[in-house]
Amino acid sequence: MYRILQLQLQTRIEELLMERYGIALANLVVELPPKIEFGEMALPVAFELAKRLKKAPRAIAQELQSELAATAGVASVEIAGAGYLNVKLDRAATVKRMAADEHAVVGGGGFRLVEHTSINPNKAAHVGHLRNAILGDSFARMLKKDEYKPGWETGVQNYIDNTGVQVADIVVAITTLKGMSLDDVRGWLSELIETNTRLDYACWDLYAAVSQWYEADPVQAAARKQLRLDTLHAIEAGGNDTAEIAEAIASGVLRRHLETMERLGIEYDFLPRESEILHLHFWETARALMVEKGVLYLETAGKNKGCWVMRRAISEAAGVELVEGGPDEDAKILVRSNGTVTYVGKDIAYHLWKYGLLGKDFGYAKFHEYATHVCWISTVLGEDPHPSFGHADAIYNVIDSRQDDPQMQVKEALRSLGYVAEADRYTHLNYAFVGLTARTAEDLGYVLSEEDKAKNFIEVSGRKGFGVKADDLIDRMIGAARKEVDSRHPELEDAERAEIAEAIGVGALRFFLLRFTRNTIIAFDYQDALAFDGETGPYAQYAAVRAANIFRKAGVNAEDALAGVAGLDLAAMLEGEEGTSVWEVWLTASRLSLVLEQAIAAAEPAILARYAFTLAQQFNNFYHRHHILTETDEARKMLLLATAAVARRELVRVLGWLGIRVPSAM
RNA sequence: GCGCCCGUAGCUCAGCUGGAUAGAGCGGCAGCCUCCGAAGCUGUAGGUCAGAAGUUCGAAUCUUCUCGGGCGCACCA
Repeated sequence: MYRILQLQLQTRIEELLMERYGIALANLVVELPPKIEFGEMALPVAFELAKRLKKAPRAIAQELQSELAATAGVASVEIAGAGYLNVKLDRAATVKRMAADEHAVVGGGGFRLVEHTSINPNKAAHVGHLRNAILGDSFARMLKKDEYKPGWETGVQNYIDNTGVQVADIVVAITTLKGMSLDDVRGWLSELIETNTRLDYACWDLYAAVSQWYEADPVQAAARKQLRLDTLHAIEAGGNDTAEIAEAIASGVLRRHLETMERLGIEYDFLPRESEILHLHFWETARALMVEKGVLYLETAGKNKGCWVMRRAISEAAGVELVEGGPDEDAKILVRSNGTVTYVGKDIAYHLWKYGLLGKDFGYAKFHEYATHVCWISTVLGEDPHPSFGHADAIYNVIDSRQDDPQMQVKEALRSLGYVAEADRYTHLNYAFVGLTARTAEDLGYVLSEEDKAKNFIEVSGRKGFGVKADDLIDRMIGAARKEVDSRHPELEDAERAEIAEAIGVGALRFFLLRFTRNTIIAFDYQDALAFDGETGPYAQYAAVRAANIFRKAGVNAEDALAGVAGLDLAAMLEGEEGTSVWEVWLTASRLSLVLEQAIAAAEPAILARYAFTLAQQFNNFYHRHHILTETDEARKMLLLATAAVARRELVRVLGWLGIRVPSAM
């Protein structure tokens, strides 16, 4: 609602500036004043104009004041400070429109593809992967159509690198360290399923073991590295036992990853795999395109002689001087002199597919059934009919910022091929990695050097088997919540207590990983994550639960409370100190669509997490100050009920976009 | 060496495209459960926004430099 009024005001000002001064400003700032006494919208526009009109800001503000005050929905306009135009809204009118759920439309046309998670299927997921998946899942929820907004057509995919070295490492561990054959592996896998043992956990240890093993014996090191390479090539080639073992393990681990993510409410539509990119020869097609357009060329001199290379993507700031006529030594190699393609090369082909520019498609097969939809996986042949996943209009790749350079390279390839618009609509939704605090690392049993202890964070390492496994973390979060729920609600059925604990544990975890902005390195700490007080998920959930309890006790439902506001004379009840404290809840609630738009534009779910906390805090203040059930004035009671209803309604919505459910009780 | 990111209260972090007295949580201290649930609320102490210069009516925010920290720059994926 705030957004609607803001746009209306901006339009009005633009008209006024044009009429009176013949000026069009590029962007008109309408901000929230620091204090409610200054009104609900502040315009510093007079400062902007002062120079151009050679007039004092205050004088300009005075000229605009009365005209602005006549705008619909505006109660009054005041001039403050050196020339701020402070707008006070018509509180009663705004409240009534909000009660009727009037709000700005968020959404647009086109298909948006969000890619996240993308964990190598060779070991258990850890906290870092959770940050990725939770960011991506929340962002997809922000974009998708739901009861609040039309949103955008959105597809979620999870890229599976099932033929990489990391999978090869696991295969080496299984075949060489454990001496298993393909049949042994099949037996082992079904045994794990029967005993309900986590395959990804077993692989976690195997991966650490084989990483040590490569280095353990200096005499054998070269031979072992060769074995690793041969294994990788066998997997890539396919049609042999080694490849089948890899497939069995990778699929098994992938299924575990899907289970882990499903615990957090994270689902996917499609799982494109590297094996299909290989076997369907995506790269060969991309290569032909790139050579044809002159983007990819054979280097004939210098250190990269014999490689196929492309110009390196560089930021605008850094200019690289090329020696006229000489080889571009800084070029990015896409095909090595031995003819094999690099990671970036394959990624370029894959991204051409995402935009429907490759002229090729995957085969599709059903892989997993969720409650509401099917998750498909890439195959060579595939089933029909199948949904379409390419042909995106905009793509978002949730990838660690350590991949900034290769991501820029992919974007550069699109641009060089002439797909400038596609390159512009390619968002690398990057984020800083997750480390561990020294305290948590030591809790996990790792011995730290003095140097490590002095650091702000300690980096996790799959090769060392060092990190916080995702399922362990989820277990602990839910466990801690369960303990609280058990002591607070012994009267509830076991199943309900379990459900509540799950919502709280997951909510706390998701909120914890979302409240940091993307470029903040998170030093993960168990103690911090398990805190359920203050700026946390449970705090926001608790506010929503309290609001719901009021309706239960009052015997009124929230919809009726909101509908009841329409016939009331609200103006007097929203004025004065008491009234303002009620109005502030509505004001904060009114900013929902604006905040969502900002969060989408910045691809930053943290903005929503922060807003959810602010709204919850606002509600808690209100809750404490105004006792609703004992209110004797019927009209006032109705307004207070509606206030609780609006706070709850918007709180449930934001939390929904963050993937956080509101439990039945807490 | 080159590129990217960061430095804000004791700790962990916000601070939107420059705008009013720099905010929040945790922790500290002092309070609030015969009143809708205390996973809550109220009050209080705590900052030379790393440093310097510049642009501007106005800078935590933009520019340059310095200092300190992190990450990335392979014919690895």
